[in-house]
Amino acid sequence: MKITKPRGTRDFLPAETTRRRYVENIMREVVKNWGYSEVITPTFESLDLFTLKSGEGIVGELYNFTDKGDREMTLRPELTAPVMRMFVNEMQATPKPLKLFYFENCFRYERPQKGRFREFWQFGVELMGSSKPDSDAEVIALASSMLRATGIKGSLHVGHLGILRHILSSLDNEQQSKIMRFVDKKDDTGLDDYLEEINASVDIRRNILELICLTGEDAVNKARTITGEIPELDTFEELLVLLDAYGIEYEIDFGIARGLDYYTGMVFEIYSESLGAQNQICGGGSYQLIKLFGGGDIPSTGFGLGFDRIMEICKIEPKKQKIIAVIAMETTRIETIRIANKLRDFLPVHIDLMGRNFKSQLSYANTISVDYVVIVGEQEIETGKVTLKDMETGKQALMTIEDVIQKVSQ
RNA sequence: GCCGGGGUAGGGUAGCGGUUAUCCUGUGGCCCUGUGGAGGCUACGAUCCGAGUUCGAUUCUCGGUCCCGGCCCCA
Repeated sequence: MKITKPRGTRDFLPAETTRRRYVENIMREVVKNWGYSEVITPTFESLDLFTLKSGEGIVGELYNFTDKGDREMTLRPELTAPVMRMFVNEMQATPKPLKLFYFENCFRYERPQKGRFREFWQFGVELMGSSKPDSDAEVIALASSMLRATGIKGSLHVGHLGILRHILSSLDNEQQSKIMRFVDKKDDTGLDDYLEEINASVDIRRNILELICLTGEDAVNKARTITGEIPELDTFEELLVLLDAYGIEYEIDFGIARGLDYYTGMVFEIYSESLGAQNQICGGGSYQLIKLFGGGDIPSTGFGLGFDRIMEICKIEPKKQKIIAVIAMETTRIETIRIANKLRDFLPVHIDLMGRNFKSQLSYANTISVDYVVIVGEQEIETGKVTLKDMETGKQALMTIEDVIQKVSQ
């Protein structure tokens, strides 16, 4: 019986794994240079952690299970909640700002499609302890810098929920949430119908519709004419100044709502073309979750990057490392192992494990495209040297191991 | 949960009621136990699963499953 992999999961073959690790390392380099520290949380958590954050409704999208002690658990569908839980459990007394990052696999029980899998990888950052626009700006700049490092051009949309919330402040919470949903989906007719349904005032209707289509340099000033002087706009303006200082291109977009209630102010999303329906590669914002998990009143800001989508659009290829094969004769196998071991301090080395004859070993070396072969034959052993053959030029020469090391590691 | 398109050796494919299931490639071995890439020979290897129609199904029908794309959702 042939066992297939579970739906929505993938096997990564050596070439693809190498590419993924290469890109991952580029991104790690960037966050490390911004002073963020990596954390790892459990692959599964209590189901409650996620229902608390996102409501009972998400259970349908989770890989949840009851363990042998009758505990309701789930594979993590995302990493913000686990990191917040970890912070509340054991990091509340650490100095602020606290700058963390993670890169892990997550699991969602959803219908697979382009750029969407049941097991997927998220690279994310959480900055805790500051509510200043400086933190928001840093987080956006970091996301954008990570993408740039992988050669991806995304379009960055930045907004602020406070402004829309201000307009909606006379409505009740449920109405606000619903409106935010329509806005987030860019469902203008749905929004219109709903505003009609709840009998919203003409002012509110006009203001919402005007606000969500504001773009361009003048957007903040135009927003001011709608809302009047509100502190959220000042904060947002400060943020934009900082983004300019970072040299980042952005588009103001008050239409980003990001559904959930715990987002407090700045929100941003980065999109990429050529990804089909799932074109968002990064989303983030400032939020207030720690209190929900029983911690203090700690403002946070962060983002999550969809690593799999990044891998789909990023074209960079890892630099090929030089590799070498040591070729043995029937009588020199022992000596070959000694020589291979010496070379392994410097580069990847293959030796024959198939009991192949000389010619087949060479042919195999060619097939796996090694850069050099080292021939260890009886003649070589007598002279205390080996033959180094450059597989590209076909040239070869007798030399000592030390010379080989010098030659191949340059 | 819903809609559309698919599924033939490891990869790429042909056949579309009866074939020894085609070809390319790959992998192992040999030709060739001290020199690779070419060539020759040889071995390995497939009709997604299950029902139905039929004398006979890879081919037709239905169901399932998985893949691809889209809707919903997207923390």
